[in-house]
Amino acid sequence: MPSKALPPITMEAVYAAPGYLFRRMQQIAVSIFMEECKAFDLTPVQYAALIAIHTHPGIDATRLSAVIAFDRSTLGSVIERLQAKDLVERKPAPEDKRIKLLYLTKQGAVILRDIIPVVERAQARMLEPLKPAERKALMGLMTQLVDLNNEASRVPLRAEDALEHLGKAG
Amino acid sequence: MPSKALPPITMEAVYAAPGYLFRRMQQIAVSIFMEECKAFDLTPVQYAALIAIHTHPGIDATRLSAVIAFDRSTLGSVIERLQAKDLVERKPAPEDKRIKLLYLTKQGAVILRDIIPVVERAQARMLEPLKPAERKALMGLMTQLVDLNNEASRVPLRAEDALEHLGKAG
DNA sequence: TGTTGATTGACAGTATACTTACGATCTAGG
DNA sequence: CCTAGATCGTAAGTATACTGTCAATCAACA
Repeated sequence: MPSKALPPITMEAVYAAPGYLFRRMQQIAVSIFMEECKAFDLTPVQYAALIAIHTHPGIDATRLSAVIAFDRSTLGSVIERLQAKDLVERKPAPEDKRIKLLYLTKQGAVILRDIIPVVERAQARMLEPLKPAERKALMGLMTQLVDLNNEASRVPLRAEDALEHLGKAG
Repeated sequence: MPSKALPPITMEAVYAAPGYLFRRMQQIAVSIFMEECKAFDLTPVQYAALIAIHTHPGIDATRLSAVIAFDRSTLGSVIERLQAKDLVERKPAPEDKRIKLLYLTKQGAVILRDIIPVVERAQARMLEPLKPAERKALMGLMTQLVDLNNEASRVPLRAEDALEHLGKAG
């Protein structure tokens, strides 16, 4: 019997593929974030790190990488940049010489407070072209998909598990 | 009158934000792509470049960057790597000494043909956790959103406009 | 107790992704 | 024709994002 005909190779197929749409949307999201937050000189990842350190003072780099779903290797340089800007400080843990604990500086807390409404505006702008009901539907589907695909990309720990040792409930 | 109370700063707010979900989904998508295509040693961007060069033989780097929504600067190194793997060749354009035209090599065409079904499987895996109707809805919304946000990130030319000089209709 | 095994932060290496800038070249207006 | 501006590829610089590996340290078990 004849083999099935191969579909033609077109850019249209690429443009309709999930991978392309996710990559493109990530580009757009970063671009909007950077534009809105220009005055703060903070990247999306640096922002996420500040939030997590604020929420979990005294967290170490490995657990932070789990909380913000960010590679442990790269996180080192992110922290360095936040340290260079005096937004974050690292203190050696007395009970474990391997670990360095992370804290926001006063300046870091101030910047975080000031940038939050700006980030909210950026987040809103990303979805602005859609109607309210569509925004809600999209966020629901994305939340589901990211959650169900969680193990597909290398995140060493689930965020909740990562924080058990801190004795924090939320 | 009293100022509105600030919402509390939580990681939950970050996890529900569009920017976080888009970044996370992009990580997952790349991870699934790389896992499926391990044997071919091709990245998602390299794959998109091969498709575009196949679809538009003799395209130059600047137009290619518009077609695959990829930064012009970075594309240089992507092409270098494809050239090093003998998948792509560059020929100087006789009528314009600035331009180098891009073509697939025979080996590039073979790899492209072989990798396409593997990429399809990767694309399917990204959406697998969702029900068919949900997949369709998500892709519809993402297509809309990327399309309507197109100018938000710096893509120098719309893909269609970029190709006018080639005298190609599609 | 003493050594195996796991964990932590750091580093090297590769590949996006973006910003500017720059020389070579082309094109259009005068 | 000839110069002002645009475009081409390239490069330098910054910041993710991932793969590995490594020494120092810790924890747990024989």
